[in-house]
Amino acid sequence: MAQKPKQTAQRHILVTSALPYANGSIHLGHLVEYIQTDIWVRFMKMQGHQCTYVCADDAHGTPIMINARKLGISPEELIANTDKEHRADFAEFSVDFDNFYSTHSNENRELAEQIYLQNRENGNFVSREVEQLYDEKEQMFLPDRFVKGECPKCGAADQYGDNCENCGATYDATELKNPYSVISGEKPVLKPSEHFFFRLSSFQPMLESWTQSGSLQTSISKKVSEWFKDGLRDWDITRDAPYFGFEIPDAPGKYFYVWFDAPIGYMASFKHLCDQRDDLNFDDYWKQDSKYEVYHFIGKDIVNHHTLFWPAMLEGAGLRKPSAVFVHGYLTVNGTKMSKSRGTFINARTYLKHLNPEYLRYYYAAKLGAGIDDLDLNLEDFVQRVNADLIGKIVNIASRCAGFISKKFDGMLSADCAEPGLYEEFVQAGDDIATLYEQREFSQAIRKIMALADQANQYIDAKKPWVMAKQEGQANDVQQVCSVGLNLFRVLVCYLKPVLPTLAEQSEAFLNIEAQQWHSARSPLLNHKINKFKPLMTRIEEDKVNTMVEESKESLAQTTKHKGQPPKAQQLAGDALADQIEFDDFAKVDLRIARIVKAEHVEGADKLLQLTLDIGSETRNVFAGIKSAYAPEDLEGKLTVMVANLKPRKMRFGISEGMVLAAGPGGKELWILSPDDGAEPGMRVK
RNA sequence: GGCGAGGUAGCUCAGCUGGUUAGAGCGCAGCACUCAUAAUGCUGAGGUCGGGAGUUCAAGUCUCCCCCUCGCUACCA
Repeated sequence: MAQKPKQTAQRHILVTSALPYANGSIHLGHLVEYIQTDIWVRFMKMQGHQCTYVCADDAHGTPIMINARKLGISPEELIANTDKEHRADFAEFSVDFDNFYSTHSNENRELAEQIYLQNRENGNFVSREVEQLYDEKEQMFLPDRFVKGECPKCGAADQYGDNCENCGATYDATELKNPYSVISGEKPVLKPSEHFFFRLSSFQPMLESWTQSGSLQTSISKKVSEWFKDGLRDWDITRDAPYFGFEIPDAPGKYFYVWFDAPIGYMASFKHLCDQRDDLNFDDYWKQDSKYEVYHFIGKDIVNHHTLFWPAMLEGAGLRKPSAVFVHGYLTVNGTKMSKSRGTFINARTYLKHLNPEYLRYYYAAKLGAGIDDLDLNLEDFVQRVNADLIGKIVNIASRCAGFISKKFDGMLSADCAEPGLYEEFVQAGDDIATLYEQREFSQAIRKIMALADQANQYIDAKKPWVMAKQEGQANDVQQVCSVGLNLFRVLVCYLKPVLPTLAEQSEAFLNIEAQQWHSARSPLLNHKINKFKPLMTRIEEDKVNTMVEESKESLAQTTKHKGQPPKAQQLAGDALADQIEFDDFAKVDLRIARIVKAEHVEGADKLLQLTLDIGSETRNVFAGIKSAYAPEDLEGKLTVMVANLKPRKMRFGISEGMVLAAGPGGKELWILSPDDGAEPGMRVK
């Protein structure tokens, strides 16, 4: 539980959020992390600590190079455009970086080289020749995601070079059958190349102790310890030209892999800031024995980079390791992952067109804890919660008191506090709330603040200033009560300031006070003149949420790849129409009418039925994943449509010689196709 | 199927190392109030804490089994 906050020495803290990839837009999923980090940083700053928040666009890598080429611009132009867009989005959400930079910067180049050379000197790299697929037309080596072919295990077509989406096998790109380049379509050739490998394995003992030393949340350190069991593998940090990144020293044509220089981008962004400020010294934060604190906020998808590679790289270069890595979960919307077709894949920009960013900051805060649980943005709950808490409770306190003070007392608060006890209670609660903020238990902090807001409303209700106002001789009491109300409001806004900086700022203007620090409200404002009250925040209109969702459905916005969120989880989402094809492409698919002559359960299989299909000339054995929707006896005798020329595939229970066509989301909702009466087994569907 | 996380009032969630009649907010119903952005206050309805078994004087809280949901991964050809 909350203890007394540790005081009072000023701490020196460097904080980062994961670097957004400079190849797409910021969306609501990204914002969980930036808002979480920003709240924490703002809180620390309010406590008077030297807390510095840096971030940067992650600007390197093949996808950016290729995308720029597609757009007919240079990678530099592409990342400059993205930089502008990202900065605007963050600014409007009040994500207040002390510095937002780019990994494509001189500082980052220098630091990357320095860390590389230091590690090399310490013998932490081995050179190995690797054979990789090479696109002769494009004259480039192909990263795994840029070569496709047939899976070496199951033969599925069009699989990427790292793993098969069909059978889940992982393999080397060179094992693909009939590979082709995604860029040129050409068949790649094998070509040897010298690569440098970071000897991660030699850091295992250090990492085992560091990851169990309290730097990680317990569930994360458990997860990480699983990786140690298999032993750590060395890490290839080399990419061959052409590549958008930094060339490796003494190795012409070799580039640092984007993930090598990305985390160094944290340091580079900080370095850039230090060079402009007298009060920040780079080495104080990064030297091996630094007593200053360094924290990384990340999503659970990039835990290995931040808890294995990164601390090892730092250690190997004679630098300090992070004080802690704070991992958060993913965002779901209305209970499931963000979906384009449902309109819940919402870009930051789309949100901003319709809604006040502070609503989202508040809602996230109200649901964020220190754990790695996913956070659900329930849109109905979002509207109710924000309206009830922020407008109905908090802002209402000011709204219902301000009128009396400005109309009857010329804006002057009373000369003494009528409820010192109540006020003191509010002040005291600040310690617990502070502890919760520091522990990143924002949801608990918010709950406590709202309980105080309830007390304030109850107090006003009990005193009924509107009744007293109508009675002779009670003017003084009205002023007293409303002054207490406004003073309580001031305390509440102070506690909410890390979450709602804009509301806080407007409230400070209304109350006619300086920007509040955490302890600013320790004593009440007395004999103080306030300004005229203007609505500080308005209710969420449900229509606007609906409009935003509709707009997100229509938007064919580029999917966003980000290093702080699950690329697949966030991208898949909608079931967009596939690319247009030629008739010839269609003609390749030989669809036939088939009669299901036999359907039976497969022993040991949970989802499969084994079907025997008659297509006139022959019968086929097909495994179909429709057990959840059909009983075998319902199928026997039925006519359906099958893909007859699909390459047979070996499955766990036998060879499947084709597939039946079905539609539906799955489970019980799965429907196989059937032809109208008259069709005969073997007829071609065209 | 495997791994991970969960299943507590209509909704979103608290419930620490097991201990009196299981909590909050929202929503809902009724009443009150009318200062306030239809805001606020009071009262109330509503839960066999996923199901079952066990350990214990005592279990939402521990153990085991089962069911369901979500994520990843698979037998989704």
